[in-house]
Parts: sequence; C-alpha cells; structure tokens
Amino acid sequence: MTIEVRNPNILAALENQGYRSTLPRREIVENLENRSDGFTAEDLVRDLPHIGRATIFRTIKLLHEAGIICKLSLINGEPRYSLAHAEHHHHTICVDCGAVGEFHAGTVGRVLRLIGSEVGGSIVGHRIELYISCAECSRLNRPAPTDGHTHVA
Amino acid sequence: MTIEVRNPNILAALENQGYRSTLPRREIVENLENRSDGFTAEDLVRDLPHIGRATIFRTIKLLHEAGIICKLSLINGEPRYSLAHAEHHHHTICVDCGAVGEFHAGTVGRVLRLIGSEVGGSIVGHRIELYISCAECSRLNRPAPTDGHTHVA
DNA sequence: ACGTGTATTGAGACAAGGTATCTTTATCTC
DNA sequence: GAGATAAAGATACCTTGTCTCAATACACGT
Repeated sequence: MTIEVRNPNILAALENQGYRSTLPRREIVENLENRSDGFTAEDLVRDLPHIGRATIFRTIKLLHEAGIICKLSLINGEPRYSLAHAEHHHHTICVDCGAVGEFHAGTVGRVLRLIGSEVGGSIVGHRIELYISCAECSRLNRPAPTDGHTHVA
Repeated sequence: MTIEVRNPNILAALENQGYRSTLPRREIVENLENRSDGFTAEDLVRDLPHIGRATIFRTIKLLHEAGIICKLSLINGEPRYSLAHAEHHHHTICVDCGAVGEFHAGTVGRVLRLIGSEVGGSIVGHRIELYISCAECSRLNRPAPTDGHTHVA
C-alpha cells in the first residue's frame, strides 16, 4: 500500500528525530495535510476509523512536539489543531466560522521582551490568540458581534 | 448560618445581574477569595464537599462570565482560575511553581490594534498568557529551563 | 532475503474537566 | 407567609486525552 504524501519533509523530520515511518503515521500526515486549519483530533479519528484512537492522539502529540502542528484553543477553550506553515507565528480564529489564520508580528516579540524585563524571572513561552469575526462573517452577521474587545485570559 | 464574605461586591455584582444570593454561592465566593491565584475547580470541590460538583462548576462559569474570575491555562493546557483583581490585564504563569501574576500593558493594546488593521475582519477577543520561570524558581532551579522562547500557540 | 530487537499499534479501561437532566429545595417578591 | 421560579444535588453522560499490555511491524545487520 502506497500513500501519497504531499510533503515528505514532515515524515523526514520525524525520522531525523529517530521515529519510525509507519503506515498509520503516513496516513495521518496525509490526512491532515489535506485538511483546512482548525481541525480536531476527532476529525482524524472519524476519517481514519481503521487507525486506533490512541495512535491518532499519540501521533498528534508527536507532531505537536516536533513543531509540525500547532495546538490552539477556541474562545471557549476547545482545542483545535493546524499545520505550522511558518517558523514563528500566532493565530487568528474566527469565532463565527472557526477559520484559522496566521499572523507574524515582530512587534509582538518586542512587546514581550519589554514585559519580560518588568515581570521578574525569565519568559519561557507564551500563548497569543486573537479571536476575530473574519471579513466574510462580519459582513454576513452583525457588524460588531460584541463590545469589540473581550479578553479571555 | 452566616458566611464572612471579604468582598461583598462580588455577590452584589451577581445580584445586580439578576442572580440570587444563595448559600452555596456565598460559600464558594468566600472560599476562592481566601485562595491564592491559580486554583483549580477540583480544589473547590475538595474544599466544599457538601456542595455538589455541578454547582461548583456552574458557579465558576457564572463568575467567569461576570468577569469576576479569569480562566487561564498552564503551558500544557490544564485549566486554572484566578480572581480578576483589575480591569484589564493578562497573566504570567510560572511553569515551575504555578504562581500566577498579572501584568497590564498598554503597549499590548496598541500592538493588537495594529495587527487588527492588517488581519481583516474585527477583533472580538484575545488570549495572552506568558509562561515564565518566576524570580524565585529561576534562582533555585537551573537558570534557563528551555531555550528561553517556546511558543505554544 | 531473513531473523531479531525494539518501537509502535490497537483495544479498551481509565482519568480530568465539565455539561445535561431531572427532581427537590431555597430564594425572592408580593 | 404563599407562590412562582431560580438554583441545588445526584447522577449519568460527554469530550479530550492518557495508560496498559499483548500483538504487530519496522529497521537493521547479516
């Protein structure tokens, strides 16, 4: 059985880290490459019923740790996954349609460094997510879904 | 039975929003006021065994929606709660000891507006969490737990 | 090509965190 | 107080994962 993997770099990256290239992993990688960002683990479980639940979650974890996919959370905390298309970035998530976007902001880095110097201790990581109503949704729905500024963390 | 509530404003705030002031709610509010930030729902469940699990979670949700407590996540996604001590702020969470801090950064707002103008659509909320090794922990443990910059979202 | 050691899988139990349902109880308002 | 109704308690259930452990499949050396 041969699986068409659009981007062999992902599997190569895993092999370089000492992981085996197995059929389930190839199938999972292929599946999520053909998927739009913001998918759930259950999406994969549903799409690949012949692969065990545990294997799906194990592989997701592996890919996440390898930096190949990102784990993000909706405004209510539900987890979603997306391919990491670029080195360092953050996500916009549409609260209406769930569409996931990326943004790269050098300014964010500068702000974080600034805050880090005031905070005491050392910054080891961060989580930044922007909840939006995307261009399309804000045209279709009401123009201003909330007060325009709800922070969740 | 009388419960000493350090800050009656919390219950008043709920009453103003049309909620009843019940004994379980008073007990929960009192309990979490005497608690350091970064507590879990299970902490409350354990501390108030005579109050039903569902009631604890319902009340937490209520207080969260009312903006009285914040829900935040550790670097691994585990949920934690903290009292909202100030109007608008974000959190630092120590990855070693779990201590929660707050920071207020006007700069962040400016950055977000800047990004918002590039992103298309309208920003309706955001999540910003800074994972740190706090001053104390970074003195006791190794000085640089990771590469110094791990982003999780 | 063929064993062999070991990583990986699958099945299913278990766990954390939370929600839904439904009956009973407690509040608020008059 | 009495009555309407919000809220509580008990418990079942759900979602998102993780753990265990026997069976399987890779990768490597020969």
